[in-house]
Amino acid sequence: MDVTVAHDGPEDCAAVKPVLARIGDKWVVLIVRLLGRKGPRRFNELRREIGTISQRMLTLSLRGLERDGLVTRTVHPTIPPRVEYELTPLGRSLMVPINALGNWAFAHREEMDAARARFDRLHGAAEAPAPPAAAAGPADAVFKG
Amino acid sequence: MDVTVAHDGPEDCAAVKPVLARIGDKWVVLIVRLLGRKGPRRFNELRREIGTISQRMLTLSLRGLERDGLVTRTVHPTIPPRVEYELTPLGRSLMVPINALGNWAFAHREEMDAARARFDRLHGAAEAPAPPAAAAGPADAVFKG
DNA sequence: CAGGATCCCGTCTGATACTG
DNA sequence: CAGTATCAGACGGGATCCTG
Repeated sequence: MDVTVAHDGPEDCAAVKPVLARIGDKWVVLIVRLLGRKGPRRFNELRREIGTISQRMLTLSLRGLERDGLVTRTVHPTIPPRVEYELTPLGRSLMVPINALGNWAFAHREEMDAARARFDRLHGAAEAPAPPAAAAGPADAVFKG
Repeated sequence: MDVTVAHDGPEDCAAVKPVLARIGDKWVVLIVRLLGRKGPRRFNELRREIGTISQRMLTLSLRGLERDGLVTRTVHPTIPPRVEYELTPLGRSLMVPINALGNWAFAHREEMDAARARFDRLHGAAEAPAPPAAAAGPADAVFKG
């Protein structure tokens, strides 16, 4: 298969870094997907839908996304305050590669599972036994939402 | 634009997690790209090409990739020992979405830069002024290699 | 309701030293 | 050369308290 794309090389190094940093943040991916699915959300709506994210992390994640121009933060000066987050066009376009990654993961999950199982069987199976609920639980909640 | 892909939803939650964890690791992406470009590499070859990665992180990253079935580790029982790492077909296929992400980053780097600059100008510009050389330098080295 | 400020602990990561 | 083992510091991220 052809893995060589237009600019496989050096030129986009600096550009790739921040993006990787963003999507490397698990919360960010969940948030982007949530916002991409059903439109704008309020702070505590997101919080509830994700399930286990701390308000701190949600705030930080949203700030980062806002900073990068991926989401907009709209404050409605009402009482009580109402703040809505929404994907920008740029944010929506990011969903394409994110989903591509998701598709890849889905398509090859059995291969990876098998590979990991085999590796763990051969070597010490002591490592990475069961990811803490904090990692698995919340993600499930989000994607099921 | 259409961001809705085949299985946008709940079904691939568990599958996506490990992949995100992998590519979230900055070293992993660099390694995969390096291996994808010019074929098999020896341990210290990779080390030199990446430039600033600690041997510890390189070992851990390679172990993780091996565990996930993305690279093979071949030991040649010679003196001195010779160990070669190479992408598996699965690993090569991962380059497709990784490159897609890279393409996206490259295509939108100016937008993101502008967004960040504007955000930082409006709010406190104190955060994320200049990433330490440790973050920018090594990556550059790799992609230029 | 939205989120800023703190405290605190576990993990990640780099530096160093040692082994086959 | 290709690692493993150990130590120490940086950082991420959760829990909690408090404000507009």
